[in-house]
Amino acid sequence: MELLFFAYRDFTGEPDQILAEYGFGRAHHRVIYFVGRHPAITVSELLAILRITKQSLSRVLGQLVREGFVVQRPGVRDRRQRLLELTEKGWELERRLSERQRSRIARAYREAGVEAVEGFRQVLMGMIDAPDRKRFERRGDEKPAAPRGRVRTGSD
Amino acid sequence: MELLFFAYRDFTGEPDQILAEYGFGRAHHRVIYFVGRHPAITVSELLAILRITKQSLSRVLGQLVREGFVVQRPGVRDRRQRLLELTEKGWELERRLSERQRSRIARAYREAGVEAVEGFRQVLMGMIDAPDRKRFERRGDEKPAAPRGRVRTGSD
DNA sequence: CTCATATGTCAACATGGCTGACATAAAAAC
DNA sequence: GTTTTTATGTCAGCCATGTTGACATATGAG
Repeated sequence: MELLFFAYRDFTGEPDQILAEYGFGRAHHRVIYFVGRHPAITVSELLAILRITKQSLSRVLGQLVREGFVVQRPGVRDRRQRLLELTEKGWELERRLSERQRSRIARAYREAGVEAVEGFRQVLMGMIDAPDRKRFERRGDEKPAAPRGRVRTGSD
Repeated sequence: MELLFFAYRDFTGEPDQILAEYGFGRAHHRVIYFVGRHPAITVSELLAILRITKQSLSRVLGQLVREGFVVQRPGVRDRRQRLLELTEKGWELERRLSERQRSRIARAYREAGVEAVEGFRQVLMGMIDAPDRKRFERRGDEKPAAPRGRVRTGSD
């Protein structure tokens, strides 16, 4: 538990300086990150991932949209949805932020070896509550952000 | 990175209900946890671990002391220091809080196997900035909270 | 047509970070 | 023995990001 605390502290501590340049905080980072990972994600899906209220999200998301890091477009099947995507400006920031974190993880992987990495992933997976584990199924590789509630058929 | 986010989210999300009973938040949890792990820890050491300012710490630590979860006693070698320890009441809360987190980790370890656990630890270690890694050296097992700055000789 | 859903917004409040200024006691340095 | 540094505490105010509750709008579904 202590290891996990320190690893997460150092992992998340890094991007803060960059974010500060933009007047952003960690909440913005999370949004940028997950929109980058799941282009065309809906607001509800993002809320379910972050486990925060829509009011909290809308504060940071609103800023990101107004300042041109994220765009919203209506869903095609359901025009109530606002599908979120990074703009080129958004992608630039995403890359700047992730760069250091990726290299930190790359370093850890290099030091620990391939086997250790597999163990690392397995244990992390075991710590996640069952409903969210399916996001990480690596066979098939269907889009990992979507499935919630009723499962859709292929024709949907 | 995504795995890590979800694992940490679910790991830290759990104790919040318990904390709410006491009118505490996650900051109190961290203090309780680290004082429990490192009895007689000094305020400076705790600050270095948590990476927050003394003003932020004093808010939560003050509450914990006033409400009888933590006691402070002057250091013997250096009477300016306030060494922190959990009271029996503090230990009770610590146990309640850690119980669920421990069983979550135990479950993950069980599912993943011994080898995976070793890999997990190695990768986490690799993610931690070098200065703090020495806390986790498992040979020798000297007290892991103390060493900072000039190293003291045995006679000190 | 009616109801449920996806989203947005306003207002108020709590937690837990931060900076800056200042205070005290004890250790360390000269 | 005086001076300086260190460990800690405290007051005041600000900011980021979480919360709840109430209400509005557009669209999908029955």
